[in-house]
Amino acid sequence: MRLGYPCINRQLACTFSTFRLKNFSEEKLIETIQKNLINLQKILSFNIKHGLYFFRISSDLIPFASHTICKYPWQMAFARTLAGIGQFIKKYQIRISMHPSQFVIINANDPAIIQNSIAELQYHANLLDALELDETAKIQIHVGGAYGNKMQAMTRFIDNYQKLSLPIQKRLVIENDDRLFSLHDCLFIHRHIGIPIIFDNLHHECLHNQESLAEAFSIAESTWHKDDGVMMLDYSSQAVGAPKGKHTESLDAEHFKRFLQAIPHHHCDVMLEVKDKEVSALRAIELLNHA
DNA sequence: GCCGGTCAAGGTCTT
DNA sequence: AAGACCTTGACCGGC
Repeated sequence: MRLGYPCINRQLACTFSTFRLKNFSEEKLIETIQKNLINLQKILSFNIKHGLYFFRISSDLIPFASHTICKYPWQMAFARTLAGIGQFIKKYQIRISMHPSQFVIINANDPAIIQNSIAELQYHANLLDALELDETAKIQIHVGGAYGNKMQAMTRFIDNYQKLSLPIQKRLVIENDDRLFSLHDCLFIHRHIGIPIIFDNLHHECLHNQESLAEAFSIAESTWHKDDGVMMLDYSSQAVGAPKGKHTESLDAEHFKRFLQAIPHHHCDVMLEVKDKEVSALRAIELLNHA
């Protein structure tokens, strides 16, 4: 089991800079990409040193990459640096994921939203390609909106998925969400197009069809093929007294131990979705080693 | 310096 | 109707 945390490292004060659209200039973009790539390498080095072998790369790595304002050929301009970081990732067998924002909605009714979503997915695929990573590096999204008719919304997802370019298709995975599309719904989609399901335990607690954690794990696992790598999971626990679905600030050790015991085996990669990032990830490694 | 309104982009639920 | 929530709070104008 590889453990990881999303996007930013607090100890290193490594975040990914962006800027306002109105301040866009090629110079500012280049400067920001340079800075962000240095920070990405710093975080990955930190992670190796601390035994964290799963990482979610921020979508902000290349700001405005999918916006029409961006004409800069970043993929070519930073080809060597990106390939170099990719070499590091492969050398240490780090698992990589990305999670585009809520604006990426494949099953939207509005063609403009779909078009923007595809452009954003293409950016994510281009980035992972520029890192020269194989298709075990995944891009995770939710099914999207329900628009008052879930079955139609799922059918639209299936139809629109089949129109996506191959580089996007081979990296795309869907995550069960906490309000609309359960694991069961994701499985329905999987059966039509073969897309793997990334399982989120907290979302499953919020919305499910009576499957136990162990059952849900096995169902999700069955959707991952050999070329996809071992299944990925998003792990978090409910913040007490907060709105349903809100993550805790830091790792709930007892909950995580129960999670490790409840799943059938540990041949999987677990993304810890907690606010304090690497701090909790390091505690999780301790718990895993003593499990 | 630092505070706080605002930021490319949606959809849903809660208050 | 407005705010919170989800990806990851950070940017930057105004004081």
